[in-house]
Amino acid sequence: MLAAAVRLFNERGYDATSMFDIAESLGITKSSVYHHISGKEQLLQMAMDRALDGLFEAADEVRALDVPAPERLERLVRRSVLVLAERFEYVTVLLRVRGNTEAEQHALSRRRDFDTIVTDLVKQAQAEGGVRPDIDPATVARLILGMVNSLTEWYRPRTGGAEAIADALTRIAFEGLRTE
Amino acid sequence: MLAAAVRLFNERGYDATSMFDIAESLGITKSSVYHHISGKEQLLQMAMDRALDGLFEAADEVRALDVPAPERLERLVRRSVLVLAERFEYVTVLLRVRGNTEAEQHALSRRRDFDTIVTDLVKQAQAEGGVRPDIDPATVARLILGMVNSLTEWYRPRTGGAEAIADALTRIAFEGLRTE
DNA sequence: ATATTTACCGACCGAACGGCCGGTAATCAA
DNA sequence: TTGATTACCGGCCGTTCGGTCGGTAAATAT
Repeated sequence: MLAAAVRLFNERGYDATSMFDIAESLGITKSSVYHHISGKEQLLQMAMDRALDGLFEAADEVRALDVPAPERLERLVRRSVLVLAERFEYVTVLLRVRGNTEAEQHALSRRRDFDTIVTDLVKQAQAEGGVRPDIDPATVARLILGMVNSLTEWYRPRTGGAEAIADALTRIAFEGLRTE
Repeated sequence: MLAAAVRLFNERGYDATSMFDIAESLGITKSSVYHHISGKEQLLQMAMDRALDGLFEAADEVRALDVPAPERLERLVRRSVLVLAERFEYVTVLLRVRGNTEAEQHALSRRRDFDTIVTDLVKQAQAEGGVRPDIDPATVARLILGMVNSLTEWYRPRTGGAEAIADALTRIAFEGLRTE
């Protein structure tokens, strides 16, 4: 049911999706939906949590690695792409939330925490050397995460396709487009 | 009035913004708003057009340049950042529409046209040399534009700040983060 | 066989929304 | 000064929405 709701949220937007739509897509009535959940916002909350939990798990795994900071950064970027691909619809919901309710604001706050983790990693990588130090680390983190998050706009999950995208993205981010 | 509406659209989302909200922010009543415009959707239409017109103007200007394709690509990326900064709130509205109405679908279609322009430019740049040919041009275009468009999520317009962001972005995109 | 829990439904409610209409006051052209 | 145009308003309408409630039928436990 969460999956059905999230699919509709992404098709038409959260506000534009009615509880009737969700019920209809499950072949039951609106009243029956309320037998299983407490309200529309709970569905949103569960979806956002599923996405955020994946991202923080990735951050925890990478933090534990005993490799130089630039490589930890690259690993985290790559893992973020894979999480986004695995939990595609949940991450898409998360990235569209604007903070209209308390639950949404809490999700935004957790997103900012993740941004901070990446920013700190960029900072370390610049200090250790291996990542260009001439751009503000917060800007680097936002631009790279922006590129990752933009996948929700056009990437469509297929088995195995995520690694190819992760390769392309990390190549652009770390090596750049320019040859010679 | 368009400016006031667009500001609210971005604060709370298009659906979550009522005509009463727009009227209130202007110090007039809802009825008075309808004296000036035909409906809510017209406001959205005008905002999206303002953003798209800016992007296509940039594309036209760059197309007329007599420089190698890789440099035209870099110029277009940079100009896109500047358009996004100039028409920030309008572009933000544009990038959030999901195609729920006919007008939104038309805007999405124009966005795809712009994507195609960038993709073709990447293709030329790869053929001429100077841009790495080992990544699918459509993927390159989407990732770079994704990085540009992600600015709507955190960049806040200040006079002069756009060039610094454009520099950082094009440096990452063309030279990459890695040193040595 | 009976009691209890689970899944479901139809009917309804109050609120909010986009939009419309008839009318009034200010502005402006002649 | 008069006539027309423009800007504005209060009040209303039909619809849709999230959510509730009382009740039924099936599943499950004892």
